[in-house]
Parts: sequence; C-alpha cells; structure tokens
Amino acid sequence: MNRFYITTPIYYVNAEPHIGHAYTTIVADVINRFQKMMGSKTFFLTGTDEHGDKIAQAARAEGIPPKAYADRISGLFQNIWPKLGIDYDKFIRTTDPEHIQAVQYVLQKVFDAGEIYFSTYKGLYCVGCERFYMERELVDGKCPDHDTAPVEREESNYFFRMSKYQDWLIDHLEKNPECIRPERYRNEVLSFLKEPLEDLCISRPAERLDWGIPLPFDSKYVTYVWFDALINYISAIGYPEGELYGQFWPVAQHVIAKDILKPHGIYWPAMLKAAGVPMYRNLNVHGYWKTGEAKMSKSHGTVVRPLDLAPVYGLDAFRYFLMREMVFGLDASFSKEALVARINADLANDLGNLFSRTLAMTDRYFEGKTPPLALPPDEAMDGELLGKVDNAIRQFREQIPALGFHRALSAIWELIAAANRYIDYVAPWSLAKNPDSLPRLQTVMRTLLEVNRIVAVLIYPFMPETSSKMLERLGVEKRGTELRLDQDASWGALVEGTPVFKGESLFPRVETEGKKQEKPAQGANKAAVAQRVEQTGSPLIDIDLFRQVDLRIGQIEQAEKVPKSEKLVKLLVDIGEKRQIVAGIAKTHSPADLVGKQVVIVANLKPAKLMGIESHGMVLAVRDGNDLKLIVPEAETAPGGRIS
RNA sequence: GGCGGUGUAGCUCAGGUGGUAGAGCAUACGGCUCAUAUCCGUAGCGUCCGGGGUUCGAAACCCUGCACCGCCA
Repeated sequence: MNRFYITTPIYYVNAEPHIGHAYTTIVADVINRFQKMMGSKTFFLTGTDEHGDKIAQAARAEGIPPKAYADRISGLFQNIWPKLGIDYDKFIRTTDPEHIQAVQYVLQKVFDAGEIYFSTYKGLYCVGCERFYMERELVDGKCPDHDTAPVEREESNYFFRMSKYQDWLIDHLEKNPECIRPERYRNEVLSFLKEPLEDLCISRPAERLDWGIPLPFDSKYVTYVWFDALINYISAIGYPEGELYGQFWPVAQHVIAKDILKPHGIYWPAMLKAAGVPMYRNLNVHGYWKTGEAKMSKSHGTVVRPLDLAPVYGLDAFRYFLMREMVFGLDASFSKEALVARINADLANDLGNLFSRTLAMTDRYFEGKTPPLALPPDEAMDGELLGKVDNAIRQFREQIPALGFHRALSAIWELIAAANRYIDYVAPWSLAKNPDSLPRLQTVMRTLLEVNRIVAVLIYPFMPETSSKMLERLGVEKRGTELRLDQDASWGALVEGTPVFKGESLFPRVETEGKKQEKPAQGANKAAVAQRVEQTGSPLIDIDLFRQVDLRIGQIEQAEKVPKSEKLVKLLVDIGEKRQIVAGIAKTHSPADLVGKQVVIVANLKPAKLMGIESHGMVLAVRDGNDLKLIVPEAETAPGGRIS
C-alpha cells in the first residue's frame, strides 16, 4: 500500500492564526484527502512552536509562566483547524516530552559525531532587550527600543558545522530536481548555496533565555530555534525507533510558505544529513496572500482572520476560494470582493445552480427517482460532456500531486459549464412534452445526475462538506473518507430508482452592495428608512458594513502620559496581540487607573500618528457632559474577544 | 549594496515542450424557462512594460533599460 506523509510548519505561538496559516494547512489537508482517495495510507501533521525569546517575553509581560501562555495560543490553533475542515492525524507541540527527548537525542548524536563545536564571539548587547544587535539595526548607535547605547559583550555558544554539508546538498538538489518545488524555489536555494554557508548558532545561554530545551551535553545552554523546531517533523512520528517513523518518514512532504524556505531548504537537510536521517522527499513552497498593496501585516490591521470569514461565507466556499485563486508558489491577493465574486459566479451560479436544476427536473419528470440510462449516449449531443468528464478526472489525478490546484479546479468547472450548456442544448423540458422521447429524457437526466455525482466526488478534497451533502442528496451512501477515485468516479454508478432530493441551495448568492443599490427600495421601506434617519440623525447602514468594523476587547497593560499633551495617553493593549494605541482620555483618566482595565478597541482602524506617536487602534468611550466614560465589558472577558 | 520576483483586456489574473493572445468579473445586445434574477449565445476592448538579439516563428528563450514588490547583508 502506498504511504503518504504531509506536514505543515509548526506555527509560532506569538500571534493568532491568520490567512497564511490557514492556506498552508488547507493545502496540506487537500493533498491529504486526495491521497486517501487514491488509496494511500496517510499521516497529516501540524502543531505549534512554543520556545524562544518572544514567548518568554510575552509571558513575562502578562505575568504568567511561558507554558501557560503557550497553552493558550496553541489552543487557538487547535480550535481553529476543525472549523476550517482540517482533518489532521497529530498535533505536535514543541513542549511535548517526546519532542524534547527527540531533540536531545539528535543533538547528542550530532555532537558525538563532532559536528557541533563551542565558540566565542563579540557583539553589541542591549541589556534592556537581553539580546545582541547588529550595527545596522541601531538608531544613532542606540537600541531602537530603549534608546540606550548597547555594550560590547562577549558570549560563547554552540555551533553546528552546517558549512560542511553545502556540497552534498547542492549535489542532492541537482540530482533530485523535484525535491524543492515549484522550480523557482529550488533555484532560489541553489543560488543561496553559491555563496559559502556559515555555521549555524544553535544555542543560547540559559542565564539569558531559559525557555527552551537544555542541550544534553551542556545544561548551561538551551537549544535555539531551528534545532528545536525542525525536528518536530520526525519527533512527531516517533523518531528514532517508532513504527510510524519507519513507515512514513521515507515519503515525507513538507508544505511551507516562502518566508521559511532557507531553514527548510538548507538547515534542515544539513541537520538530517548530520544526524544520519534520510532526506525528506519534497518541500512544497507557496507564496504570500496580500491584501491591497502591502504584505499582510498585523501591525497595519490588515490581517484577515479566517475564523471571521469562514462562518460568514461558509467554510467550503473559503477553502474553494483559497485553492482556486492562488497559483501554488505565486503570491495572490485576498479581498472580500474577490471572495464574494467567486462564490456568486463559480459556486452559486455554476455549481449550485447546476445541482439545483438537475434535481428539480428529476423531481418533476421522474418523481425524484433516478432514471435508467435507457439509450446509449448520443455522440453529437453527449460527446462533449463525456469528454469533459474524462478530462476533469485526468486533470484531478495529475494536477493535485503536482500542486496544480487551480488547474484541477478549473477542469472540474469546465465540466460544470459543459453540463449547464448541455441542458440548454438538449432542453429536457421540450423532451418532456413528447411521450415518445421518454427514453431519451431518461438518458439525459441520468447523464446529468452522473455528472453531478462525479463532480461531487472530485470536489471532495477541496470541499468535503459540500461533497457529502451532494452525494447524500443523490442517494449515494459512500462519501467522505470512504471515497476512492478508481471506483467512485466511474460512469453509471448510480442505481436506477434510487430517490434523490433537492434540498436547500448549496450556495446562496451573496448580495453585493452594487446590486442592492440598483434595486429600488420598496415604498414602505423607504419611508421607514427616512423616519429612522430622522430619529437617530444617522443614515442607516447594513450589517455587512458594520461587520467591517473589527471591535475587540482589549486589556490595557501599560499606560503613560504623552509628554507635552494634556489629552493624550499612550497605551499598550492586549487584543489577542499587543497594540500601541494613543487615546485622548488623559483629562479624565490617569495612567495608573487605566492599567489592568478592559476596554473596547477598534482593531482595524488605519494607523495614525498623534504627536509623533503611532497609534494602531482606538479606544471607545462616551462623552457625558464634561466627563468621558470608557465602554467596558459587563464582566472580565478574554482579551481579543470579537464584539458582534 | 547583493539576490530574487512581478509587469498580459476596464478589473483580478491564467498562459507545462516557442506555433493565429485566454478565463472570470464588468459592459452592450439577443435567446431559453428546468433552475438560486440563475443558464446559454453574440459583441467590443490588447504596443503581452520599453529597447535590442536568437528563430521560419517569441508573451514565453538571451541581453539591456524602466517601474513596482519582496528577501538578505
């Protein structure tokens, strides 16, 4: 039996899941579901990366142990994946005991082989930040955060002899051109490798950073970043002795975004080689999702939160959009408008309507029972459609393993379009008027039902819920993870006489604002609108507009008065992530009173500079005479909670 | 400074080995009535960023310039 092992990166728990995480994970899920359909025995791994400076600092800022902090954010990731239809086999955390053991095992092994050495270097160190700075990172020779001059300091650490593996890696990538794909990223790695590699620093002194895995050969040091994180891919399946490791590591595939190409394309292969572990099979690298002109960035408030959109527009619609819109490897842009356009055009109009009209006619002409294939296909009429069926299945089979998701989907949609065209050409409603045409009508409707069934099978990896819904209504028992491409995409598998039912629309159209404005408001409605405007003094908005405002519960962690300003106070607010916000509330609220308070924050306000200080959000308050009162939640609430 | 990416219709973008420029959306007109105001058809719109080169033939390959975007030091 074929085996298949796919991983996502382990996500660093310093921020909430965003669309990039969602895309990577959905890609892995799609491939994994596809492999199940091909009859492979699969294993799908995801997880969280929980050690390091940033976590230790964030936890300290909240006054809780790092593990507690990591537990919370890791929980966010564990909660979101089921909501996006992700069906993984294991969720690994770098704080898991098995992982820690495996990391120490690898370190000891590489150390014993003489590939890790101890070395001392000098650098510029900021005591406030507890870290070294490069000269170019400094502002006027001072730490950008603390505005103090760093001191020269000597530190010793352990280094991995990565440089030694450069030639081997170049050779491997040249002999295995498919190893890193798409090709552009293989070229990028090869061009990195044209320059001499430096050795990799793999430790931090425990006195400076104790939130990490202790080096097995020197407990005064902890493991730093990559020797901890990357090893998850083998520790999760029981390296070195586990059965799963033996079965699945030889067929390992990683999915990553291009920002971590270097660690996965260079460090990781060198580490594997040094530890005597075989190289992974494929590294699959995708691009960035962009909103508007800039790269997605949480500091600009342009993060699209998948959890917010998936339930509004439907989880399958969201998955479809991500897989159809991005060419794997290239960047793509995300916007609500593009999402809605895809939903209306591809899902509601093409697929949803095809399904709806097919079943409505089956109801009308055959009391909702599957008719027989009474006649052989009519070459002239049915030939094109049957050709599209074959093509869609072939593209599906070829493109998904080659990461051509958009091609697989467009082939399926060509089939859907051909079926819609077929209905118009054949005009079953005309056939139905003439009793002599009954066999032909039966054949035509059965053909359409078969096409719908095959579409339902082929969209399964992308849209598992819709696939099951369609198959259920078509009276097909086998669905979901039981589907096998060989058996279930074959023509004529429906059973004559099986009842079908139409059900609700698969994908209701999403009304767009442009369309709404075209439709004149009803007379009574218009009057009501006018009256409401008069009463409140504000024009009415619809719910979509309101939903664009990202309101969240924020916990004020720090507050200080802005010098030379009587109204402004600078706040550090936790809204699930840390935000600097400048608020005009100093006249009524002293900084000391503000710390610890929970307030309501507009989280997606465009950043602004007030008195030269950047503000990334706004605190809501109500004016009451001369007084100003903050809007607060009824009871203590988790920071970051979305207000709706 | 170094490296890389991108530039194709009004918009968003596809364009496996070089062979008459494509899709969706948007716009205009027409057709159908099974269907979620959906579907089908027709039409228009292109300096494939500019300039050179290779070739019988270039959006694609090579060189060069410009613009935008990343990454690294």
